[in-house]
Amino acid sequence: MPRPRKFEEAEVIASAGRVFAESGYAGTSVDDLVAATGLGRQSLYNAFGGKKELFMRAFLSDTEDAVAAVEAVRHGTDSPIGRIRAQLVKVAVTYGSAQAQPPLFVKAAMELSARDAEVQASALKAFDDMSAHYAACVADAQGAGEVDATADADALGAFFLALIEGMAALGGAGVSRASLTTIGLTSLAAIPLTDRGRDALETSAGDWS
Amino acid sequence: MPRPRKFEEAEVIASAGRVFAESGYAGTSVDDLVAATGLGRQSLYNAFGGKKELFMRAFLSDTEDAVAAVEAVRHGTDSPIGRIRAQLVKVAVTYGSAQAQPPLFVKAAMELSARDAEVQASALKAFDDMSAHYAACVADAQGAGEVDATADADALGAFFLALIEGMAALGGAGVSRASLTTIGLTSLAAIPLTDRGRDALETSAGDWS
DNA sequence: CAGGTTTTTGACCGCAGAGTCCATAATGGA
DNA sequence: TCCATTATGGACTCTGCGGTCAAAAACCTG
Repeated sequence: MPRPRKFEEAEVIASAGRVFAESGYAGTSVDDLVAATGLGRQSLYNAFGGKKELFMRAFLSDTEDAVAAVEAVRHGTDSPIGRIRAQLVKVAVTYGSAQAQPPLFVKAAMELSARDAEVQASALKAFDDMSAHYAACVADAQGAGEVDATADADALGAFFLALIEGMAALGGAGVSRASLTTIGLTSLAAIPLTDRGRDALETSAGDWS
Repeated sequence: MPRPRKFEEAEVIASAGRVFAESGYAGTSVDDLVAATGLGRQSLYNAFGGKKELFMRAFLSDTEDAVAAVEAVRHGTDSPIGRIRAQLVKVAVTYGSAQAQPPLFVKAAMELSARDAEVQASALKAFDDMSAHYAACVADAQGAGEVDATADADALGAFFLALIEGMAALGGAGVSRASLTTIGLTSLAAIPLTDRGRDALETSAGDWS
């Protein structure tokens, strides 16, 4: 009965997210969103409610994706310790490209956490979840005998989270991919490896350049 | 001959910086600045030129302060490795308080680097300098025989920079002081200490809670 | 005390921002 | 075929923004 929509909600949210990631929340106008999404002004208000609501949709969506991406690290085919290193390198490559933006959820958390309780709560929860997933990666490596069993996996998880957020911040400011890669690989030294862990790292040494 | 000013430039820049740090560049209105600084609108334009110019003054000033603060780490009275740990703890305490903001220069770099070449260049240079200062701290520790002489001081300097920026980001989003302290102390494990270095760390263990 | 110079004050301007209204188009079912 | 319902486009409102103007006030020097 009703006239059908001409757009896909997910696509609209994705392109809106790109704009917000580039210009920030306050720096993005509704006209920017209209231009980026291709929707008409009124359609945008009908479907999402307004600038703030559309932003929250994009922000929450990006947050979920970011957490899921960290969780996915556990399901790789490498050895556990190799997966951790691969993730560090991947982060360096992703955030180290010349025109890379920090992810929306990091930028938005920094812009709005102080002012908006909902943004702050979501960011905190995401950080918590990501930290737990990194900790689980370390625990996996302990289970595989690659990391000293007495190491504090939770502390290392939080440590990697902070380091990776820092890499995102530096990358967004223009720090080179090579520097970020060095940073990521240097951080591996914070993990107390066993002999087997050292072996696993050497054998699975990848070929990034 | 001329009527004297009623304000101190440095104070105005400092309070403007606080506002920008809290609300971001785009999220701050000139009226906010007028309210925060106590100056009249026109006085502000006379003395600084406009919103953008005042922002740049605050941004550059905060950047210089931040770099100087890192440089100051080298001039402590602790052992070199103790100074590094003290800095990590200090960062955790500073950025881990409940209502702490990330420093202006970090927030601004993330908000504007992609759009403003001058901001990006300043941020990059500041990151470079800070990285070098951290590297010098590590080199000092090597000179004191506390750190393995074969360690890559530059890589460790960049590593600490990224970690500390990450801690600032997490702290701004509301991560607790205790978590940040754990993160900072965990990161120390990335430094290959000598026996003397381990001793120095144990002897100078402070009493933070 | 008078003159010249700068700061201050507060009203003002044009414009871009977010959000709304309304007339029109498109659909699937009765 | 028409109708109920939703989507759409564009014109519209109104508030708040960055920035400017001109008159008044404050100061130092001579």
